[in-house]
Amino acid sequence: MRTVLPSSGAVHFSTRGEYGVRLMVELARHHGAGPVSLHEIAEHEDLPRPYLEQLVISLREAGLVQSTRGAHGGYELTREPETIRMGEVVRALEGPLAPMVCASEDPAHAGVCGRTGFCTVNLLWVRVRDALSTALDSITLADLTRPRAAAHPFHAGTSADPVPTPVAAATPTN
Amino acid sequence: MRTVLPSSGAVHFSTRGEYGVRLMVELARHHGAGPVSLHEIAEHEDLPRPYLEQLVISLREAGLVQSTRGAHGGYELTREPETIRMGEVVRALEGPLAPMVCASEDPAHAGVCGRTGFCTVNLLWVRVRDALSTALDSITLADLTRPRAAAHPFHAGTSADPVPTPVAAATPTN
DNA sequence: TCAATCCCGACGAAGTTCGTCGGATTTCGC
DNA sequence: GCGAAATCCGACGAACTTCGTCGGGATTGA
Repeated sequence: MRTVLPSSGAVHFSTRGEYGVRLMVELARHHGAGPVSLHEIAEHEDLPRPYLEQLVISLREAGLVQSTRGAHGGYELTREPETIRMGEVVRALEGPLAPMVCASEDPAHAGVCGRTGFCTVNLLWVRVRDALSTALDSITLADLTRPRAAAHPFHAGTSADPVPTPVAAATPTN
Repeated sequence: MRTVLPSSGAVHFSTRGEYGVRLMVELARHHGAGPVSLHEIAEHEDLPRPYLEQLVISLREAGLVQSTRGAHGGYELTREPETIRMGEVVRALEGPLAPMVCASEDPAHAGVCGRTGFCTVNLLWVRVRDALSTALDSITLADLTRPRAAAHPFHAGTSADPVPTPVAAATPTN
């Protein structure tokens, strides 16, 4: 039913990021089998199609997907899923990574602060941004299409947590 | 003048995080010299004092600061700045780290998704969360009080920033 | 021609963020 | 004791962002 979930926490990506990533995963699953229509994806993922239309524009403009117009048209990836880093996808959908204005990846935004030069706090946000960037770029779209158990990715070195977390063991609460 | 800056990007922390961190840094600078009033901090950092009053409640409830009421009162840190990890500070201010609802640190929120169990995308957000968590917890409040590396003009925006100093390599800079 | 689909711009409602306001309470200095 | 300085607390509201909806146009295959 796609209930609107409360934000409940920090560092929260918008639904653009969420839906867009799911869209890309869906495209990756059908990669090589011709274009997939947004109608199919919207139905399969239970997402509003008109909204997906908006998101996909960003993905197209970033060169991540290409479209085929007309009947039996749709979208498909322009590259192999193994070569698409999730950092690209997220940046295309949500803009440059910027936990704080003074730490934007985009220099045009970074200069606005006025505190630059004596602001020691900046270090924190830059570190956060880099950690985020590294994490996102170390995962490819292909990593997300593999069925859960088979996934055997390298550890990004950042976390001490091997994440064998039993997500499947969680009892669904509905 | 504290102009409200446009969001311009993803993963954006709220001003609670920004102001709260700056508040903590200011307290760290005066650590050991008795309580500092919000009035002083608000003036020095050019932040609205009534708003700081709200933020500091979270910090007090988290046990990071303690208050002295009455005239010449104010706030001070409960621990040495070297022992306060920024992860604690940010969590106190903004709640559990959760780039996505399905990847909240707080298990109470994580169960709401309904897609858990077959959702492969979850892996991405969990990794992002862990990277974030690690980055925040690897910086202490003391790291942010040290004066900026001398003669290092630091034009932000060069995204290929090597992040020089490992925190553990304690060069006792004073 | 008809239907499916992408494409595009505008719009609006819900929710969150970012504070403001007014007052109550505690404590220090006189 | 009195007043000033400060913390404490709850309520409120305006601006902004997000999350879509809507209507229509353009393009293509059958």
